Amino acid sequence: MNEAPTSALLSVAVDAPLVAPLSYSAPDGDASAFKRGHLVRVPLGRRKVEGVVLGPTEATGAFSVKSIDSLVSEFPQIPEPTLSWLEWLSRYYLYPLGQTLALCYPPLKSRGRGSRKSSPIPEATAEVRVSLTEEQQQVLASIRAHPGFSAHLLHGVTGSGKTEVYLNLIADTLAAGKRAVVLVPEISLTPQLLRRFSNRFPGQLAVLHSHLTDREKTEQWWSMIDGSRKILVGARSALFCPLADLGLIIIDEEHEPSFKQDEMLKYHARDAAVMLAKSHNCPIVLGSATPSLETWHNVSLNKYHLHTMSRRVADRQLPTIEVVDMRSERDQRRLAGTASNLPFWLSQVLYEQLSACFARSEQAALFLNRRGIAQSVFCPSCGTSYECPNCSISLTLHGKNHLVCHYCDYHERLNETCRECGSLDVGPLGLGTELVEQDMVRLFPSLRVARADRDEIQSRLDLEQMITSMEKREVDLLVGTQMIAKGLDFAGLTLVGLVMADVGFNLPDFRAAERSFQLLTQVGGRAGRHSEAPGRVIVQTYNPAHVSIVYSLQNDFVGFATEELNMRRSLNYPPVMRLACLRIIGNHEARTQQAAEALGRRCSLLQQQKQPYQPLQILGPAPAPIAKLRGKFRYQLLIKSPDHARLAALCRQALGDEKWLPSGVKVLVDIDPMNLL
DNA sequence: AGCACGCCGACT
DNA sequence: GTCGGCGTGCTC
Repeated sequence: MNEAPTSALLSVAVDAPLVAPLSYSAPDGDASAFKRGHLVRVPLGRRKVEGVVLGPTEATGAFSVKSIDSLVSEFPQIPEPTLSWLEWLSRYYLYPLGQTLALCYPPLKSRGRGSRKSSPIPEATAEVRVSLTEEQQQVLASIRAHPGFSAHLLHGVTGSGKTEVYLNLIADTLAAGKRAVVLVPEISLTPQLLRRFSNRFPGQLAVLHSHLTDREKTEQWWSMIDGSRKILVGARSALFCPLADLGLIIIDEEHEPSFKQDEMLKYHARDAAVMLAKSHNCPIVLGSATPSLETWHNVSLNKYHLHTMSRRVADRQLPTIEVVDMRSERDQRRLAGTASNLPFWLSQVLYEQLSACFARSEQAALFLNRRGIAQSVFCPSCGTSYECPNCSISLTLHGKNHLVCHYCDYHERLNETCRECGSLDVGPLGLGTELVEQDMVRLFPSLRVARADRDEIQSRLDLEQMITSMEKREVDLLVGTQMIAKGLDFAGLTLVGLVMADVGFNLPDFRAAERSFQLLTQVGGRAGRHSEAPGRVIVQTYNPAHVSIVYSLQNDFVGFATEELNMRRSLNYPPVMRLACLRIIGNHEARTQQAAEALGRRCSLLQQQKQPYQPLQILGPAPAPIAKLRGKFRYQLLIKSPDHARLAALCRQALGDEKWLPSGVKVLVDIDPMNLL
């Protein structure tokens, strides 16, 4: 190979899972043609891959250096603020830099010719502009008072008009010649939301989300890069679009757990966005009616500015909320002796309210965070519960006799007799949306019922059809999971029932109460958004004294957050402490366990050797709550730390070069994990 | 991540 | 006998 002079070597982060960048020489020794942030093609092994130039580097000597193949000149240089942010992301989340950088390019190489196909952005229609409320004006003024980087929490009750504040801030940004990124949870990227933006800023919108084709994503990406569009609305991945003149970031529904990516680069889009804003020296606004405790904690540390909007626009009333204690409901039915004609999950109160609601020709929604007929199938004779052979999860009953695993694609047929003991007693245990629908049709034979869960609604089109038929009043009752809790806004919907608010209280997750509080508040916010009479929410629970129920009843976010933060503090949980989850995964149980124990010892050893690691806590290793998933065994090690720096350092050193890892076992790092199952 | 190399089961 | 299954290892 032609020996290039040392000064001509370039550091390149290649798109491969390598911990360190590689060194390449420039063709013809002319390194000046390659700048930091350029995309290049380089030889790697016996293939060619893409990589990003990081800058000049010294010769290592250990390897024979290869020459860069070519500059990929179709793509612009990554702007410095974005590039240094990507380097930060890679370090923070312990994910290879080359693979992190690869995320900021569109899926297709060729730019393609603008297709005549329908645009992913709805046509603008006439805009009804309303004047700002006093609260909205105050919030705008106090956000505008901060030049450069600043982070803001916009805490506004559902219906207080947060979107109007966003639209005004975006207008400021465009007027200053800069561009804006708006992140929303994937599920709420509906045509209704996009139309709202497109009406205010016709022809200036680009969108990015997972339901677009690769061609559409590529076109939308370029329309932001070449400057023809000014506002990017998208799901979390839109953050990676390498914009040069970013002037504003908005994270709507910042508390949504879906902003955390659970695979590959396990980043939290909200946290990453705050760093991106810092890097571009621009403001960021986080909006929510039920802020995450992470964000609330940052407010109390004065890292984020707090802006509160406590009044609904047009002074619409918040719904009335009523809690039904299902324990006393059950006891009363026992005392009455006669079998109730109501299904076990339906209280007398909710039944009567539903009847009245239908009699008034209004719409109702029943919410249950579990799909299928029953959560599991159980044999009371021998105690067997049916579990997935690939996952340590019980099989869910769908339809009459379909047993389905919700975590892998396993399914089997349910027989009349128990597969263990042959008894005929085997039967469903628990409740799902499918059973709620069946029971409701039985109770109200002429009722038009729609179900909204992952079984019924697979595509964006399904969701849109469901929304349309609700709007056109072709449906009287909507039965659904999470899916109907977010952002839906139906004029005829006056009654919302939470069938079993308890689902989720008892998960082995320190965030269970926070999630329940958010869910109760969000679902409650669906009722009576348009009627002059307040909507009605009925919460059925076996736990009426649970903190999340008590505080959400009083609409007291601050009270809930204060109590919950104290609990987190006393138990050393986030956001007061930082957390990392090291998940050890392998095909052989014993080998995986041994590797997990080896990793645990490496962590403990580091802690003994290095004074700064003393305040860290190492928990485990232990089998993960879902000990087996898709046929792979899972162990996990949790590490708590007062700060991120030491947490990441310990993880990095404990993993080392991973040469100590037995073959067939992998370690996945999750910094600030949201999902500990 | 690819793409090789390498070492065992069932095919014309 | 080889074709090909995927476990293992390496990439400037």
